[in-house]
Amino acid sequence: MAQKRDRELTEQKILDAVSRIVLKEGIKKLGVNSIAREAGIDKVLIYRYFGGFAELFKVYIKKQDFFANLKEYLKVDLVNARPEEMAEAAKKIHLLHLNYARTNKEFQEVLLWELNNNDEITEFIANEREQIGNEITKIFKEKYKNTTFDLEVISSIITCAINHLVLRARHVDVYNGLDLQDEKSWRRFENTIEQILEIVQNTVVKN
Amino acid sequence: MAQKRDRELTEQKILDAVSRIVLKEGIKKLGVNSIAREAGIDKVLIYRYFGGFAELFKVYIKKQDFFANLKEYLKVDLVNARPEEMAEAAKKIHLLHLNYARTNKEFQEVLLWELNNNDEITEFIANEREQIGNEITKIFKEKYKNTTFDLEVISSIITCAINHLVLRARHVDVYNGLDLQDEKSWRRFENTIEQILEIVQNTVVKN
DNA sequence: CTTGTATGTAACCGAGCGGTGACTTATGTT
DNA sequence: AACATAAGTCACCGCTCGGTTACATACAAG
Repeated sequence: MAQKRDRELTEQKILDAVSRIVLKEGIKKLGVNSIAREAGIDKVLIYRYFGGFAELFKVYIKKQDFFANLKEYLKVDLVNARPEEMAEAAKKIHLLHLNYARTNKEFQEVLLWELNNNDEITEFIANEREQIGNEITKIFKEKYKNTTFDLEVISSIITCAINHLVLRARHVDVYNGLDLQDEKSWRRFENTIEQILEIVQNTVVKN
Repeated sequence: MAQKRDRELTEQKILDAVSRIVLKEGIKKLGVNSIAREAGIDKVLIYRYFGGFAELFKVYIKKQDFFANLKEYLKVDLVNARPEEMAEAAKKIHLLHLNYARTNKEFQEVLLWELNNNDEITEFIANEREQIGNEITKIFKEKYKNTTFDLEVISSIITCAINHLVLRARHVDVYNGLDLQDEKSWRRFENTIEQILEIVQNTVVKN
């Protein structure tokens, strides 16, 4: 009657259960009891194998590489882009971000969880985010030397707006008159983001 | 030893306790036990006077009029503004919003709580917000008839960015290279918001 | 074959939660 | 003065939580 003994498998079952709960019910529903229940194992194993919930959660978070595709794109396209193409590159990055945020529920959950919590794990994620953000900003600043715009602020406004709107869209149908259930509204967002970035581009050309 | 009997006073003590907890520990710490403890009354009175926690919370939320100053400004200045002054009016509104969001912790708590929950109260707040937002947008659209910009989207981007950044600043010191503890960074945000709104203004003049 | 250890199982603990029932007593009405 | 009502007090319930202890046993090393 006793289960086959396989620590690796059990650890995997636990981690899978974490993912499943996050997707189905959100990070806030995570707990040592709920995870054990979902994984079909005894919670004492979470303590034995991970040290406790906090450590398990840290492992889960670190396994996710939320910025993997951004990093990939960064290395391939961005560094090679000519200054005239930077608006295109910036568009691509932000639209990538928007699409990623909208479609990846785990990302949304982490985003929301970061706003609610303040511990070493949120700090870890924030640092990771900063790192990739700084890399991108650095490239842009090099190629956009004499713009009249505040590049960090522009991209911060866009990314913040995307994040907030995506989180809002989870519970609210209409924001500021925009139907968030309608793809057309999101096209409008994309278009306006592009418009703003083109204006930035133009000021560079003029100078 | 028994307390003076004064239902009104007790109800006020309860509501005050709610405010105090929200300010000190956040909305998520609200509960029938914690409120009774903070108010120095027995929790059964919460059930008797308000019907339960949900109803009490609804009373608390409805008592807050988060958009009072915006509404006030709307009626006084905005409707009388000439088209050429609309950029100034828009700046004022968004800077008012930014300042309000940054300084009012109860507002931040509600904002965050809205992102986490989805019930009739969040719906109520969302509707209230929509109402004031639509009024503003309506005025702008009337006076900015032939802009090439998507006004709802522009203002949505700005308000979303403000909200998200304010919530982030609670736990994170630096965002996208910007030191959120430094007032200078916020000035840069304000300036960029103004810059964007001026561009919108200019396209109108040109047409 | 024996034995130590790691794996898995199950029962238990204290604390906090939301919620209820029973009791005392102050207060205004008659 | 007698009384009904409602304000306030207290003890209790069932539940879930995070965390621990005690125990049975599969398995590999000796």
